[in-house]
Amino acid sequence: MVTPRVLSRVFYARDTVMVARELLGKFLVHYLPEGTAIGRIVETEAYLQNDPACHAARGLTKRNRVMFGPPGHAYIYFIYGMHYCFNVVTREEGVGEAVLIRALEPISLPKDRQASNLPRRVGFQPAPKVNLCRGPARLVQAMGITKACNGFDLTNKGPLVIWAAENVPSEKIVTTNRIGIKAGQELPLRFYAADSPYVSKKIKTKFRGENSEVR
DNA sequence: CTCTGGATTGAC
DNA sequence: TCAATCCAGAGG
Repeated sequence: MVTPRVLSRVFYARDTVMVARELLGKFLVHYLPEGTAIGRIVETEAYLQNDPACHAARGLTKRNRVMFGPPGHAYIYFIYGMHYCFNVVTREEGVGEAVLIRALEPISLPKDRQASNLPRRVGFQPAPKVNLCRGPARLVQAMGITKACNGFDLTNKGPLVIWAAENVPSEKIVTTNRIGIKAGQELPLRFYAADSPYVSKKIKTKFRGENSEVR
């Protein structure tokens, strides 16, 4: 078996939409004490600095400061009083842009179940594989990612890295508007692998000619 | 200091 | 359709 190549800084230091599209098919890897968690990225969203839905749209704050830092770092934020979401920082230092990872195809999860560290998950039976990493907050739990990972360098030796892999070909990428936001809802900044059953939701898109898909 | 709403999820 | 659950950010 060949040693996988970790995506380097130059991969992330580019146009955020391009990074969001090219992250599809790559492998998110987390080295945990109990084993290695691996998931194949199948759904992403781009957040741009001049985009009202972006945390960085109104300038540098304590929460979003890693978005303005060097590319290839993890930006993790707390939302809805109970969930965390995982992003990768893009563009050069000083520009606040990132890609939200919205779904993974589970490849290897040491804890092959939904994490039970949140009250609502306690006592839950193991979830079907298709649901384990379907959704940004679910994948964070299944991969063992926590707020302590905020700011981690993904281009280093770990514990959190992304392995290079072949791009999902352009004709197999569906483009839609982003999920769960209000401002900026009209922008075509969500991307997913058309063939994957592990995508959070397949929605009607307004964006014809972008491999729009229904349901 | 107070207030509002959110890049979600799971239950009803 | 809606509650859970809490903090970031904006405004006074």
